[in-house]
Amino acid sequence: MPELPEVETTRRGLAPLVEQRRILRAVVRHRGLRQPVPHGLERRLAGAHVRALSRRGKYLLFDCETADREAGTLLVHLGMSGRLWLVDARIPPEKHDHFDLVFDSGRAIRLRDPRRFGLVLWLKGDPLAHPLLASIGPEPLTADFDGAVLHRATRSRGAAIKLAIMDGHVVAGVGNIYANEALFRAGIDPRTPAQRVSRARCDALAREIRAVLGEAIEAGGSSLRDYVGSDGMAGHFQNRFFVYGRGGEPCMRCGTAIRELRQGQRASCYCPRCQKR
DNA sequence: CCGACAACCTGTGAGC
DNA sequence: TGCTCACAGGTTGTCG
Repeated sequence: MPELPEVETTRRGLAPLVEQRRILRAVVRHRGLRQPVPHGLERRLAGAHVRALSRRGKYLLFDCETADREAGTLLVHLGMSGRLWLVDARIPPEKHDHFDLVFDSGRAIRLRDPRRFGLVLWLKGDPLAHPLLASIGPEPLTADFDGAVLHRATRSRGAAIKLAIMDGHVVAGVGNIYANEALFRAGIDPRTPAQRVSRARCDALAREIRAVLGEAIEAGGSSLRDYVGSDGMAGHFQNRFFVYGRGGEPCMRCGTAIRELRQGQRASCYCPRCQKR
């Protein structure tokens, strides 16, 4: 479900409802996520105070102070099928509702993740020093990322540019949808060897990555299948896809049929006329 | 370091 | 209707 815009939409929706609030209790119904949900998490979270909710790549970070005044971070990743939203704590959980964070307001944050590729961890100390976060590439929407950074990171890569921008160590948070869309907007064939993308085209690609992510956040993310935001409302950026999921349909710019192929076990969609190597 | 591929898991839709 | 297969928004680990 979620790439960076969907995670950021979730963060923005939840932040005002969890920041500076007290957690009554945490409920874990299924510990078998990408990594096991740690035992003792419920104990640490009971009575904890949420100071802030932030994001790094596709990870959500709940900055907490526990009841015995220890600092720590609840780290949540939504994987492929995860969704985190606010419910009345009395609403009974459904089959794939693995985790609840119940607040003193009587509401709860609920994690639903059918495929269980998501993650719920407790981090002590500096969360950004944790291996999962320390190796993540630059945030695409801050000054840490631009064409120069992208150009430098791709000089030794002979593999396709699409695989490079989807590698979280090159740039954080760009998944399959927005990689396809950014490449279309920048006019770059997704199969182009990364090291053969010029500095000028890296500038254009970095610019389009930032633009498409920013526009998607403004639209509340993309709603495919059952994804809805933290307030239960669907995002609507999926109505503005140029290529993703449009194989065989005419290009919205030139009318040529959009082509679809596989790169790294993922679908790539592109316009053979508008996108060049 | 880089790249190719399998793995984790469930649900859904297409095709027969 | 029911079976099998491919595929779905992500990341990590292994092997060459």
